[in-house]
Amino acid sequence: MRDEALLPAPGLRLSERVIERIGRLVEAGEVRRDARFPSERALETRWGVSRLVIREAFRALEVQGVVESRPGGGRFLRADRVPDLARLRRIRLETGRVPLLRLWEAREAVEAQAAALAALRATPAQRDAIARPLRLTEALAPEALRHTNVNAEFHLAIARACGNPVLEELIGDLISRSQAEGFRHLLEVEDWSALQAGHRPILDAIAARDPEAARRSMAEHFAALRRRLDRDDLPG
Amino acid sequence: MRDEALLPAPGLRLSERVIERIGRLVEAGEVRRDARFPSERALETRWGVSRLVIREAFRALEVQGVVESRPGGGRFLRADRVPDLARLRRIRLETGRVPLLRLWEAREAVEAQAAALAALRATPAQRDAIARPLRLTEALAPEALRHTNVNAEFHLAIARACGNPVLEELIGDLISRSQAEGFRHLLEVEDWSALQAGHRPILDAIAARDPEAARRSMAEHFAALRRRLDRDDLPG
DNA sequence: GCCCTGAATTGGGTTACCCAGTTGGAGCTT
DNA sequence: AAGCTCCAACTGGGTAACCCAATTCAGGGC
Repeated sequence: MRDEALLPAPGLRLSERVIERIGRLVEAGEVRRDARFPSERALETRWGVSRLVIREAFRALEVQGVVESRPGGGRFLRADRVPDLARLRRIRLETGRVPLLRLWEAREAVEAQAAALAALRATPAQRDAIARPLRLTEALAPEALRHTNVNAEFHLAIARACGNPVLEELIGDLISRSQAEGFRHLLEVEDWSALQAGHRPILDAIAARDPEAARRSMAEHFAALRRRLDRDDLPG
Repeated sequence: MRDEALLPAPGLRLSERVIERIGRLVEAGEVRRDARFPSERALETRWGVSRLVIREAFRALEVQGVVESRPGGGRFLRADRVPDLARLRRIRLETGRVPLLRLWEAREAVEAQAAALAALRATPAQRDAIARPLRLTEALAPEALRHTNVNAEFHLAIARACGNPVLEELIGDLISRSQAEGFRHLLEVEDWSALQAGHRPILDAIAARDPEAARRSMAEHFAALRRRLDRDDLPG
């Protein structure tokens, strides 16, 4: 049962090599979905590394939603496979900052779909949640808007109303990455009023339960923003 | 400089509370993008927790691409904000398994966009990389296909050719999640031949540099698959 | 000004230890 | 035989004191 010892490798932390080992544990069928992993102590002696390393590895998998830890209970597999986090780390480091335009291409695709589905599936309460930030938007001065996040709230409300947790998760991620890239600062005041004007037809289409109109108006919303950004220099 | 001491909170590990603290460090402007964090030892005494906890927190942020650790060098911020990983963990645990249909709604949106962009931007080499799995697909018997991953290869090649690292990352993630949900087993043999038939128009549209045709044919590809799945019982 | 050196510092990792929940079985009751 | 209680063993969470190799960076010599 004792595998070959784990030795440090160049450029790879021990905890990352442990993640690989955990992946093999799963591939070999030794641990299946919703089953319990061997304890920290057991893996410690089996792989010849300290508990700290084991714990760091599982912690990383935990934030990925792959593993659930229950103090006193044990650790459980919550997926069917274990992602290669070391590879993911390398990719993210190489990629570096993502140009806003690329983020928006992704948002356009995913949010147009969400708008269409929201038109079909939104409950009355969700419809209201979409309308609320828009009412705020139209009441405030464009300059004031810049410092709020009602814009993000509008998009998030649609994401929540589309009835698809995957799309909801993706949109939330993309929005926070857009904000991280600081798109707020790229737009002029007149752009912000154009922004709010673009929200109205989306809401109307969702209220009318017209999925294709919702899809079109969301896509047009992003296309308009893209045209505005195209004036400026855009890397990538 | 010494903040209030960090005490355990119900349902929240210490390392998650440290992640919050790190987030505040960034919000307060004490650490900016590409700047160095205080050392493990410094934060240990400042927040009154052990190094292990500090390290687990940073490790979690590292796999998210938010932080880079350099042994001997220090830790560096690689984003403009720190995500709330504890919230993310709760969401993923609540969501649980995602119905295949929901994954495909997301894939349809994001891959149709990728196909359109690939039609515009793919290099000759990338075009070839898209054609290769298709040639294999058409040479093999449908039954044999079931046990290969040429299907996934075709979709990944398009993702890589779209010139957008964000879309590429999203598609890779969604595909592996689809495979984790075991969609291989849901389809009958005749479905697999229909699958490969659906790939051909996509490739043709990309080869013809026709973005809208590429988008349409990719969307139709997923719509056809969805119709096939609709026959069976589908949760959610 | 330039390069070299060496001590201080930094993250990576180990070991030994303590704590509070969870688990599961032994042994009792019904 | 089925169900109960209770306790010992186990599990993850966390601390403390170490050691190591790599990176930094201030000073000194040229």
